Amino acid sequence: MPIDESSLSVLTRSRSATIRARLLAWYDASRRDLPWRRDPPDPYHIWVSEVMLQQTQVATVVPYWRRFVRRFPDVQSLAAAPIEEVLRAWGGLGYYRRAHQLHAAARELAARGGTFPRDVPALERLPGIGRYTAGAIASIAFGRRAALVDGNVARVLSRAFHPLSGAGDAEQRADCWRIAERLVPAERPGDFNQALMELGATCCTPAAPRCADCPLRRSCAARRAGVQDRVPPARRRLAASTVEVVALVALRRGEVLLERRPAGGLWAGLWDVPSEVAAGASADEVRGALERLASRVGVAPSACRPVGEIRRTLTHRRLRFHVYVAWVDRRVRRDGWRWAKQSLDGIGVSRAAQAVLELVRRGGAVRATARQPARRD
DNA sequence: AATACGGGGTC
DNA sequence: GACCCAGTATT
Repeated sequence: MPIDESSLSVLTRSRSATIRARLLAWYDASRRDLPWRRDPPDPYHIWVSEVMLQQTQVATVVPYWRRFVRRFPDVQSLAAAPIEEVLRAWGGLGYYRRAHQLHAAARELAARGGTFPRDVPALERLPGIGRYTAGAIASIAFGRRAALVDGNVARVLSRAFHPLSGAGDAEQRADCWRIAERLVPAERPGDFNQALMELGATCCTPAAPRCADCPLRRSCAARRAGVQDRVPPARRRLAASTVEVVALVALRRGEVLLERRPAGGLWAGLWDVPSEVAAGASADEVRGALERLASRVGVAPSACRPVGEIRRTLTHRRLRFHVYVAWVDRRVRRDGWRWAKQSLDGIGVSRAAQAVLELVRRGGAVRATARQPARRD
């Protein structure tokens, strides 16, 4: 693809040099102390961190990353572990496909001796590694001159080089990649990329950017034009429709029935409280879902007592869980089922399942326990 | 080009 | 609530 001069004409050699120098100086003075930032960097540590950081904020990732690398200290230990263990470590973090892909990639790497690919094209061939993550690993772990653009970098560059030449969202993102490829220096490319991202995360924020603290304030076109608060434009989001879900917490002597979620789709491969999606929000439709669910679990619908509702909002849909609890007589064993302590003891489940179980612990279970003898005639 | 995919931070 | 986050893969 030819260089788009209209978007790059403002990127002179001297301006590039100034931006690099100011950014790196700022980074040296104020970079955060993150656990995967070691000297020299451990490629496995960087890889795990970058996958966890996909669409997930640093503060959320840090405790998960610590537990994960303690449990799986290297590619070999990750490859040797069953996916079940990996999902347990990932449980609650979200976007579980990342865990499946990380595991699959670890097995590919272990099968060819455990050495990491060092260049962007080879990295991109691994599952779960796209253009961004490949650039991050190549530059941060291996010191390659590779560019990257994430949400932070796109915001910083959109402002600094305002207006970009592209018309739509995708075109502007492409502009950012072109600028980033030009800007990234041969010396310290990893630090430069991290500086760009960290500037976006801590200074050049979506709302109310702290321009007074910004190392690029003198050369920021959006600030000069006074539009830094409106650039880039907010992405508009689909209004998520609500899905009604009936969940049944089946109890037996302090144990709870869990079901494994199917591969692919929401919460793929995680353990979950058995549930059924209702055809709609009407009482009849919710009732129908409860009947299907009770039949699947092997209890009478009349034995299922409502204990309350849980709402969860995901990116693309809202879920309302109608939570029921039932006591069962027999500890039925079945493929894809397991009986677990209500504390779960480290079984990987989603936050939604945690919330459902928490509701039962706090509300339903106490009452239901008191009633239990009466229900066992 | 649009959509699925979680969960939490922040205003 | 809206909007975003060190995105990727699929359709």
